[in-house]
Amino acid sequence: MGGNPPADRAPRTVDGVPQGAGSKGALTSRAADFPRWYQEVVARAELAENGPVRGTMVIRPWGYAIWERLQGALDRRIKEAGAQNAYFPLFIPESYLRLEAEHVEGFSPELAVVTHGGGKQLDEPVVVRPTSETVVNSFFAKWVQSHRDLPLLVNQWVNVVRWEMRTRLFLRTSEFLWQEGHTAHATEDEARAYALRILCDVYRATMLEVLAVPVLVGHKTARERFAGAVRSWACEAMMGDGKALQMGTSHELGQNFSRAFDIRFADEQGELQYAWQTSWGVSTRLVGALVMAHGDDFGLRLPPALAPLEVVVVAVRPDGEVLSVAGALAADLAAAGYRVRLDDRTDTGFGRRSIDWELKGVPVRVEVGPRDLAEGRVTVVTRHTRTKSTVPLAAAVPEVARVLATVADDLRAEADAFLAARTAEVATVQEAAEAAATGFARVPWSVVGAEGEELLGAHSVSVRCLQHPDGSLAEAGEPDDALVAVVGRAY
RNA sequence: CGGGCUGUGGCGCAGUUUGGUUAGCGCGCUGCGUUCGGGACGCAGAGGUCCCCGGUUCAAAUCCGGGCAGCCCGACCA
Repeated sequence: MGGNPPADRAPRTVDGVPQGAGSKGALTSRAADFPRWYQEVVARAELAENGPVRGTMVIRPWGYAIWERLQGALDRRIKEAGAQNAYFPLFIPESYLRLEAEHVEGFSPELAVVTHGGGKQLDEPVVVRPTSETVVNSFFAKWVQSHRDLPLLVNQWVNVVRWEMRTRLFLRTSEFLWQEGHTAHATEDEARAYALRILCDVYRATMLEVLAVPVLVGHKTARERFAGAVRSWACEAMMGDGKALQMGTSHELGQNFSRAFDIRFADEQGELQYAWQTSWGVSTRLVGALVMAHGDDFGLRLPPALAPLEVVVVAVRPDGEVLSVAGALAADLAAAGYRVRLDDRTDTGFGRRSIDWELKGVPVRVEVGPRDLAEGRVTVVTRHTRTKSTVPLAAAVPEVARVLATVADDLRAEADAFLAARTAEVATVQEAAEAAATGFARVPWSVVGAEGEELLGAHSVSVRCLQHPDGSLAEAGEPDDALVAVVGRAY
């Protein structure tokens, strides 16, 4: 797109990810023929395109298949935490948002408002949900009568719209797909515990175990808190360029919304009490995070759990024996339970096909060609390390299994090491601002404070979260004084 | 919304300063042939409202005015 530097003005980055064009490897000369290939293939062409409305994206089938697998992993954990899926309306009466003062103040600037319906002007405008606290709670008010109705734990997988001033492909689009959970509890402690359970057991666990992306957890400062929340907790990850990305948030809403929407229940003594609430969400941004945290110069690198295909068997030549052996091997892999595809498009060059699968991030490729077969062997290529090994045909399935078992751990270890190397422990706001130029800085909150936060803002640096020096979460009611602020440049 | 940059076949761009008639190039695409173990080559083709509207002019991709959209930097955010 316009404004991007031309190919001869390296180095370039796309969404902060270095582009590989011409930088290394056997493909150097060819890669130079594909300016902006990383963005082209991974972010824009393979996963997203611009739509007619500014700042939107199309998620292509390969990207969506990744999202579906991630969604499945999240949904399973959400249900394990006791929440059930439901669906609430897309259109919200504008008046609903006004019921919670901070909430409306926070979201008003970015609302998409519908003023006409059926060819007529509406008596009251409706907004396209930017988040659903207000609609959900309008129903909670009816559903919650007794302490026996609590806790009420619901989740929905929907799209939301936020007319952001500035959008960024995949990381901040004006429409996005997410999961939002809403709960009501009888006590503050229970609500808090639930918000933390989602934060740690659902979000952090999925990020570490499924995305293989390490995250820091903590709570937001007043400045960064969700509009309407008492306390916002977050998982923060570091992208390949050292910038921070908020991967997920879980909010303690206190009684703010229950008072606004009159969600009251009779407790065991028969006294009417306002419910204590939480809300929490993660979005398709996580797929963007996957690209930016693990992608390399050759495209995506996917943990097998999220890879739409774990292994591709590539028939190198249109040779009868090659095709039949490749087909049989693909069948064996499928029988062994792997998501596998046979690539027998021998009318397309071998190099082209190799690179296609590499860009897509398929963790393992098995190449079957006449030379291999002459020796009774096949070539197994590991995507994330770009290494090849040659094994006897009979050992192909176990070799694939062996390689697949290493991928997520390797990616995770690499990301862990990167995060550690780019995180500095500092003592002053000035040092924190400097360190944040390349990564995260951890600095005592007592030396930052609201003033220091302002100062950091002048360097485009913000406090991502507050945590104990050992990285653990603050206790209930614990003051922030003894906590450490994790600061960085955020997406 | 402020500052900077850009908009030309599917993609990436040149051409715009100093208007000039058939708007070029690379990649991709189609056909044929030769190739084929890391983005092949030859030949022959197809494909364009030069972002939109208006103006100046004998003549506008090019100059002027106004829109719209995108990218980068801020303020705001999953």
